[in-house]
Amino acid sequence: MRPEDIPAIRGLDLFHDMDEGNFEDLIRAAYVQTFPPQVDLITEGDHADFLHIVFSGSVELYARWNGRETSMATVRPISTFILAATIKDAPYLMSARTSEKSRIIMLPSLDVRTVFEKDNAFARAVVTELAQCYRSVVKKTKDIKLRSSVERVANYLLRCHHQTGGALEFELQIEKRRLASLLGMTPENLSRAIKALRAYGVKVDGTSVRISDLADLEKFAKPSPLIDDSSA
Amino acid sequence: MRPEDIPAIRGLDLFHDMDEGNFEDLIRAAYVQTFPPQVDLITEGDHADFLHIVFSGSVELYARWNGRETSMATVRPISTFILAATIKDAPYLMSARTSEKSRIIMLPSLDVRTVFEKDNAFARAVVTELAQCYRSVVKKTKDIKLRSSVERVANYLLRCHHQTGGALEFELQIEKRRLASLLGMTPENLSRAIKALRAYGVKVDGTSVRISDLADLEKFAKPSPLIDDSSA
DNA sequence: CCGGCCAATTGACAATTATCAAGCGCCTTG
DNA sequence: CAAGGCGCTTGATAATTGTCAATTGGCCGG
Repeated sequence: MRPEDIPAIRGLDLFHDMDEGNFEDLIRAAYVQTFPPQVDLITEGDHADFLHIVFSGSVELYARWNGRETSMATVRPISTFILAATIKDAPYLMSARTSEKSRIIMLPSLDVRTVFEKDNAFARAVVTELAQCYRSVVKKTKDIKLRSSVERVANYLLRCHHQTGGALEFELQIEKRRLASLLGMTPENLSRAIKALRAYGVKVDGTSVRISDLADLEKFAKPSPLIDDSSA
Repeated sequence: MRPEDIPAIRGLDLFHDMDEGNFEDLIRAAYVQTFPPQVDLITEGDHADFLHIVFSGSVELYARWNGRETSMATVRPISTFILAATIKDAPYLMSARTSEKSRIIMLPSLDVRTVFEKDNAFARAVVTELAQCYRSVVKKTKDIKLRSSVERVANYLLRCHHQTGGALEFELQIEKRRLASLLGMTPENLSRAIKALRAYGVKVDGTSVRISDLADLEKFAKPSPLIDDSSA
């Protein structure tokens, strides 16, 4: 652990209000490691031995069944993942692997649960974080069940547009094959969906996206805060 | 509120360990009402004014977008719903309506949050409940993204089989049209999926289901605890 | 600088799923 | 008991999505 890392962790909502002594206990027990890309950090079904924090790089959460695989989420710095399994002392429901070279901090689940038991501010912060995660997954489920693949892509692009502060040109921060999986479709289907969005003024070249007619795209995509707003 | 209701509520994991005084505060603020079937209790987007508890009957959680509607979950007694929105003081992401005649207890969100702030045992119980909800939605997402419609139906029936304590004959506890929506398919498609499962020894007549060759069905359905186990 | 690799794209085709329309059967109600 | 309504089923067809194969094009290592 580098000395400059500690305030950054402390700054996370999850740890911000907890007792200083408890925080130090957690930090003392932590492991820090830098992983190359495409390294498996955890495997679904395994026991949740660590709460992970992505410090740099990015991590993909994915799941498998019967030889198939689907991407569930991408975790970017600085945030934690698989908090629920850690707290519940349950097996991971998702696997995780680095998408790029990443620095990961690992807090032993045992220590996290110990602090959770005695630190009330931390316990409440866990609630907020879990509620956020829960609502986020509910929104994803609505996205998948209520929208066609082209509609999902259109709304994904609009979300990128907002996350970049309203830019009409931006870069995709994710490989297309992974985006396809995240949105519940095949890479081929994503390609065709992107092509279909040309009719609404969307131009995609490689990773760069340009929205030439925002109103037209929104008219088609019909974004809803109850699905697409990441904060609400 | 009937006097005999109170111990039943107290028995819920969510309220079991909380301070008696705080519990009484919550109960005093509560409303109880019996609703006929098909009554809308809450509408997505509305502000979360109440935490609801289903006491008898059943409640369907559903979501709409762009004129389409999908069933998200069925809540059966005795359990709460939309805890995350209440705690976060955020808009509901789902609507809720009674499926049958139901007794509903409503705790004002304001009171719930007040008790949440001062009762540490309650705060921790909320964590457990939210972690459970979160993991449950993750499993549903995996079910939808990784399985075909026939596979989803097969695994649904196996889950019913387990929930009834291993019975090979049981009744569907849900209308087929609603089951179809829950599983992310049309009623027509569900009909055909059920027919396709005859090949694996499943006989469905109306609401009654008989599994004649469990091994064969499992071989096809390939149930996984990381998707189908409601407790894990 | 070249060669090879791999992601992305494209086309042709297949499978899955949805839609539309009609009919059946059960349940309720007058 | 008859009539009507509604949910379920079935068939025909259409739309969507996935699969397979081939090609393109950018990037990296030799």
